[in-house]
Amino acid sequence: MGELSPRQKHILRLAERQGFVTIDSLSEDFGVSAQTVRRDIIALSEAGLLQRFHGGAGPIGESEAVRLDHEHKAGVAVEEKRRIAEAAAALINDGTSLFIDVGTTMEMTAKALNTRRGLKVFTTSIRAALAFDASRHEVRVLGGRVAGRDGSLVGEEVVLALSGMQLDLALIACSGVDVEGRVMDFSLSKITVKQAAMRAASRTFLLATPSKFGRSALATVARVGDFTEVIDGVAPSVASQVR
Amino acid sequence: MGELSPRQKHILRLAERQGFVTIDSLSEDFGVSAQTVRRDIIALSEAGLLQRFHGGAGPIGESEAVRLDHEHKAGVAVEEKRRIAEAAAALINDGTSLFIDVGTTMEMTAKALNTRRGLKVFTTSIRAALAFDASRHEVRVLGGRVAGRDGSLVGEEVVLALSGMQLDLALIACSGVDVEGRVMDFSLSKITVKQAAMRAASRTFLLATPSKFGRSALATVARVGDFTEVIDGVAPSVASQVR
DNA sequence: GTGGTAATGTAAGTTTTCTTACATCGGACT
DNA sequence: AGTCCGATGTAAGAAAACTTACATTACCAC
Repeated sequence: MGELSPRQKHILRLAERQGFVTIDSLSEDFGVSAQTVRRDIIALSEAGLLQRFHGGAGPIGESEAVRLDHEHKAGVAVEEKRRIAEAAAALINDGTSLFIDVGTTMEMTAKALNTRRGLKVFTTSIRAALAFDASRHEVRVLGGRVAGRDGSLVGEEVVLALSGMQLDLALIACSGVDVEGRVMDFSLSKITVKQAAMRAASRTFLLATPSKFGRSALATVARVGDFTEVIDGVAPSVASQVR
Repeated sequence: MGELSPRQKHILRLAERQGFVTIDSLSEDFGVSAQTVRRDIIALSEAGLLQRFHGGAGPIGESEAVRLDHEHKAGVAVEEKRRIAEAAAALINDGTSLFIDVGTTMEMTAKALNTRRGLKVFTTSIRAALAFDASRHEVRVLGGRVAGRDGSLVGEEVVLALSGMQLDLALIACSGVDVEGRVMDFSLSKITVKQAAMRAASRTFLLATPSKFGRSALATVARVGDFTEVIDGVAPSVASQVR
């Protein structure tokens, strides 16, 4: 991602100086097709340097820049997580109501879901909430106590809110899946939330990188077999390969 | 054509301040249909005050954008906001229960408050929630719909939750304070939240940079005199200098 | 030369936004 | 009350922009 073509840099500069740029004018200025400009803008917006809109792009707001810092730090197993995110997104249709759990995998899934639209999203992850495009989906944060730097919300309020819900789907993350097929996590308060979300949803996906398998943690969330699908980004997503 | 409706003036101001505005966001902020916003933008662009593009509009000249750019780069606004944040933090004791509003000033205040400990924080700003050190304070996010890129939460749930609370303090931000002493904002849904927070708190601080004074916005949150303190980062913080 | 790869152009079909036209509502004037 | 008029909302068709997929070009490695 470190590579920016001269043209992309130029687009960035123009956007910052003029406040906004249109695809048409850029296409004319640079003497390339609109599609090429569009590709540049897509690359820049994915890098978080520019904000897209219909017909062009504008510079990113100042508060946005802060967010980027953090995201670049979250560089562990990015590729694997992205594959999982894409695989999960591929299984989710427009209009689905879903819960999304806490974690960087979930944040990537949130981004991947911005190609969908009209989702009804409920989450306990502040960061995932920010990753969603609020103009494409109806994103709701469940009120609760902020548990730590990962921006997770826990507490009675969360469980209570979830207990009264009926959702299509819950996307769940975990700390590890032990050899007995127990899905485990280190945080008791988060486990309570995960379990509540699973009860509220008619389908449940477990999203876990391959490295999570064979590792145990503090306490059990559920059994692998309790999930509708297990998505590890490697095998084609079929339910319960582990048992 | 000398007639500009208040809303049109505000659209113009927002466009100049942000570099560009989208129909969608304006429609949501002002609580009118997209078509109405479009008509405003058409009027403004025909008057030569705004430049239209698909999905929104931007200011006409680059001079304005350049000036703003310099301001940001030079960190003028940032410096002011930090002063305000420090001033506010100085007035808040350990253990206080407080509401904190949406905005970059509030995010800075959140950081400044990390020198305190044991605060009971309630917020509708996802970003402010992340800025707090959750191990020093008890930080709670009020559940609600994510309204936009600024990570603000709005909606009935928020107002409902606030209506049942009794807090020591509410920190409120705004878009402008007009010459009559009306504290104003551009987003109707956010205004509702601010008012609910003010009702729930026994003391209320208004945090606003000097540039906010003399500017009006869409609708009124409260009067300056309704606040316990007005903190602009310049004058020593004394309540209600403006009647 | 051959094969591979990255960047760009082109085109079909979809999605979003825009325009135009008409219905509704509320205030001002008679 | 009745009428007019401006502001706003809603809906259908038109226009603009987007996505996806594939063809083309240029360049580098072998």
